[in-house]
Amino acid sequence: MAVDRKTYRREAEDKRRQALIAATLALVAEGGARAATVRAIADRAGVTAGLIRHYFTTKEDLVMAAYRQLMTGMTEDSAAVLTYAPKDPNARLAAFVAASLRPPVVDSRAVVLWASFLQDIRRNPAMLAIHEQTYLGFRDHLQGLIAALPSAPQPDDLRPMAIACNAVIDGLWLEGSTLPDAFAKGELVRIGVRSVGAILGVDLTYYLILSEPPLL
Amino acid sequence: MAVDRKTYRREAEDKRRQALIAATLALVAEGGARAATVRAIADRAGVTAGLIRHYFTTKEDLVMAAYRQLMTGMTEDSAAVLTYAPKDPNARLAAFVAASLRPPVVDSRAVVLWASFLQDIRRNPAMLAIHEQTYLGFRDHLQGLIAALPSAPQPDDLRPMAIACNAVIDGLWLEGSTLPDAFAKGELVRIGVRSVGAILGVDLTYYLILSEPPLL
DNA sequence: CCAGTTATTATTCAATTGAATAACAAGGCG
DNA sequence: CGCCTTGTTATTCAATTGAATAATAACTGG
Repeated sequence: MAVDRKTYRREAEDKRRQALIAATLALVAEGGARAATVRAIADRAGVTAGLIRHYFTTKEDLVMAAYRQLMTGMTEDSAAVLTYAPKDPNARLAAFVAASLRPPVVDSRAVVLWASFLQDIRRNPAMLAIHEQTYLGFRDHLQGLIAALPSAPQPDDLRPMAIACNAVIDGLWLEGSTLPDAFAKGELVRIGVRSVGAILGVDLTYYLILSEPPLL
Repeated sequence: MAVDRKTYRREAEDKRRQALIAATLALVAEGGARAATVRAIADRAGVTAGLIRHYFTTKEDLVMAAYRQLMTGMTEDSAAVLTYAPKDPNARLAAFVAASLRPPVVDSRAVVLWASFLQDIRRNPAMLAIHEQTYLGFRDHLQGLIAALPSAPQPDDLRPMAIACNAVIDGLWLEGSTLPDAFAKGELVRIGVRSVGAILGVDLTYYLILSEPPLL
């Protein structure tokens, strides 16, 4: 008996891979790691489960690709803020900090994704490498902005201060994302800019106004 | 045919519940959430899988109990530091910050546990409540220490500064736990105490020496 | 020491999961 | 138009999972 098959189109490899990765991230964000089963992923991507193995050797392979894309995307987003930022180093730093503490960087989706993948870091050396690279990349970026300040710290203080400022951002990002209702609108940004300024010995609150996105 | 059964002892309810909770935490810490199956938990606890349902209505029930114990334990640990801390408010604050950035608070086990449970927060209101209560409890504690300083901030600044100091601690805790090799011994403590001091406008580094654990 | 309660084990079940294999059809190329 | 490659679907498999039920042995109270 001839079964009627689902009609389909042959798509380019990139498109299919991307659809599968996007589906994986969406499912993990919505329901945690255990929601991302091969069937659910395929369903969300509009294909059948068997196709996953056609593009990725194993499911773990797909998950790693998704993690890599998530992390590189986040770092690229934070860097993009500086494209339209003013030239004044103080304003650039303030803009960078503020952008890291606003949506879309601060949102519960990102935290759940980040936390879900964190579990695999200890087991999977490749994923640990991605994690390390992303963290250090972000911190180096921040350190570069700090070094460009007119009141830049001593060379020996550069690293610890970058670590400290990074920690403030990470901590506020974490708390704002997991407890969205615990903070007033703009509160995280104000606290973050002020604290980074305090650590560096500069008052950045004035520059915050300059760094606001143009269309607001 | 009579099967030989495993010989066993009837234990007190508390002991069995505790063993099951401990096994759950150990497994999650080692292999993430998906390592904690009912069979693995029972095995680790030295019982058979069916017993879980005798003490917990469902597996989710057990996981929630484990989460509650983890979080209350962490807050109790941080509070315990102050038992032997000096009376000087500056030294007490320095001791509290330092204790939060040293093992056993900073370790990869705790982060993985924390991240694993984070996924359930959005789905399970009871777990969100535990999370919220723990975070606010820790922050209120910190805020109390800040308010006791001779150079305490203005009342309006108390909340934002507590949030900021908490964020520094959280961020450093996160980074130190996920990247143990990225920081030198004692580096996180130094950075944390110095940054909290900078945010509050007090130099706490001197008091750090006073607050060191007696037997070191 | 005996009987009854119940903590604990052993077994079973239905559902789900990741993976493997077989069948098919869409599109390219002659 | 017709073959041929291969992207895609459909089906199947073995393993695992959380839960439910039945069987049993360890204590307790008399």
